[in-house]
Amino acid sequence: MNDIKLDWKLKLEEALFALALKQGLDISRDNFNLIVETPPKPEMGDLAFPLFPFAKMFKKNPVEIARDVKLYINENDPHSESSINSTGPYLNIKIDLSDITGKIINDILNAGNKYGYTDNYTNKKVMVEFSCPNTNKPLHLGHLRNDSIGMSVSRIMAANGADLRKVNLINDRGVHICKSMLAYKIFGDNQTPDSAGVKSDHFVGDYYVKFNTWSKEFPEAETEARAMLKEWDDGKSDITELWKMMNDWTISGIKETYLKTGVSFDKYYFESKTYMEGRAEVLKGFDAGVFYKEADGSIWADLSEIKLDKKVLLRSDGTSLYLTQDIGTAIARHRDWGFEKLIYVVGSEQQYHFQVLFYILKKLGFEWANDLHHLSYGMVNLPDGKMKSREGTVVDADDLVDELTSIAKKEIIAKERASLVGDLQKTSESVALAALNYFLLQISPGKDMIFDPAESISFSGNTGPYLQYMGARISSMLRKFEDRKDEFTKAKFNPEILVLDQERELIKLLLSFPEIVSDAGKGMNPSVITTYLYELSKVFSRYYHDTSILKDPDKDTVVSRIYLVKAVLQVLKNAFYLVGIPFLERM
RNA sequence: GCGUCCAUAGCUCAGCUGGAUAGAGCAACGCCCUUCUAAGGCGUAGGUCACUGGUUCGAAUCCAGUUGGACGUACCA
Repeated sequence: MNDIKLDWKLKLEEALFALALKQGLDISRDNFNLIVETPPKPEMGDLAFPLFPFAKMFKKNPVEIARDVKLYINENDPHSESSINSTGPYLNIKIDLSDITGKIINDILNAGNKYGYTDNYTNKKVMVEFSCPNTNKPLHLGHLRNDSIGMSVSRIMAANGADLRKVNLINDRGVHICKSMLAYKIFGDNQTPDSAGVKSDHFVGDYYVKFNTWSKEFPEAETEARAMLKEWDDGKSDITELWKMMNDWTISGIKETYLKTGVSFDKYYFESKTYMEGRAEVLKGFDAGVFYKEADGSIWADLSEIKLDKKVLLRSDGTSLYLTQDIGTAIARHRDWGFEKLIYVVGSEQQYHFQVLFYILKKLGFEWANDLHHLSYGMVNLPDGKMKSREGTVVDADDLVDELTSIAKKEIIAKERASLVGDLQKTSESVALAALNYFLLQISPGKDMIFDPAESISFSGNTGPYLQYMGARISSMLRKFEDRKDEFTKAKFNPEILVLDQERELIKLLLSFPEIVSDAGKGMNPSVITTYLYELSKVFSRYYHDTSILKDPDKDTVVSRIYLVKAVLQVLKNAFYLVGIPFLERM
């Protein structure tokens, strides 16, 4: 598609240039740069070139210029004559698809699940950090958005050729961890997740909630938690044991959720192991004069250069902070695996943190600090207000996925398809995931969003299940075709048959998929893919509705359309993968 | 106070580096199942793109200001 655009752009620019010379204008070829657009309606053409910018140069109405260019092309390039149209101040081009339809469909079917891939990041190491849960409670809705974006961006970058590594940094250290430990020590009564019959991360999370209610009555709870952190730091063995046990419970529970939601990592980092990393680097920076020391011995960074205040990096007692740790982890990671790009998928509330982090790394002389990127995503709110994890108003990730699954199941049963889908439970889970991921990824990452549970589980309209349903209908059609294969042994794929408007629309969409993947990669924005998916499905739905494919009396027509349908399905599948929509043969 | 982001239909959101009449879905109201899965298709209605000014042939889009909101802001993560 890009080549075609470029060809036309050059052809028209040359024509304009030639007209300028003819008019006696002394202007270099460099000034002729056309903008390519898509006309508002398909019947107007496939490409549009606005001519307004040339009005001044030619001292002519752009409408006239458009007419002149068309005349010029008619005279000098009769082959192109039929595809060009001057519509007011625009030159509209109708692309001749007859030559490329066969090629594009074959390309798609040959490339299979690699169709659409680009080499924008080939041989580039890209690391994506996401999820990063605390080990004092289970995952909630905010994590689901984080995970959705992290997985999707990773796949999109990989589809753009990147050598990709997904990493997760587990926050398993700090006073918040002590809170659930302390509550367990007091109220736990030696229970275990097994004995209580509770999923292990929820088991730990319940004690975190318990701590917070308890600390409202007994303010000294906070002090006790802090004292526990000190003991833990000092290596007191019973606390280390308790931590190991509870930490394992949480992590194994969280990993179950990852499995269920299709989230995976190439490497886990643990803060309990990496938190010392930053200290030495900060001290080195102090020796090099990058940082300064206050009278109480704390070490600071001066941020006035980027119009911020100042930031403490080592406390007066010499212990490190979140920022210090992140400095260390970044350096360690670059040493381990020299990435060309590191994407941190972290909430927008940490925008300041990353601004400071990147600045400090630059000041420390690491040139690769320019390759760090904070992919910030907005808060997820409920229709009736805010989520607060301490007050238990969060939407729990497991609960949400389970709820979506059970609604999907009910829906399948209500449609009397339970016996037709194969494994009902698995199908329901896939539908739930499609609903969830599509809902979360549809919205541009940077924006805050309102998550309406009722709306997300509604399966009509612009939703994940709608897209899945397209895939399932196509699959069903292809099975029916396979059953009748013998009737078509002599029929041939003839791209010239595919001339309906909707077929043209589909082919253009298929053609543009690589550009979509590229745009999504450049912008690190999965919503580019979701928008495309809906567009493709919508056009296909209409086609499916209006045109009989298997029932056409002409065998060549059936086969040719089946080729097109197969190509659509392939692109659908490839795009599904990029945004975490499970493909279903039947639903 | 300062910093970052945001404001588009009743609701939830698209709108690419400025370009033709601002688009979807939901909700509302109609039409279409002896026809490849109706989880579908088609249609009607719904907008001063927060406000004001500027740049431009042209602004939802860029700039400035105003209003409203979210988040952050010197020893939590």
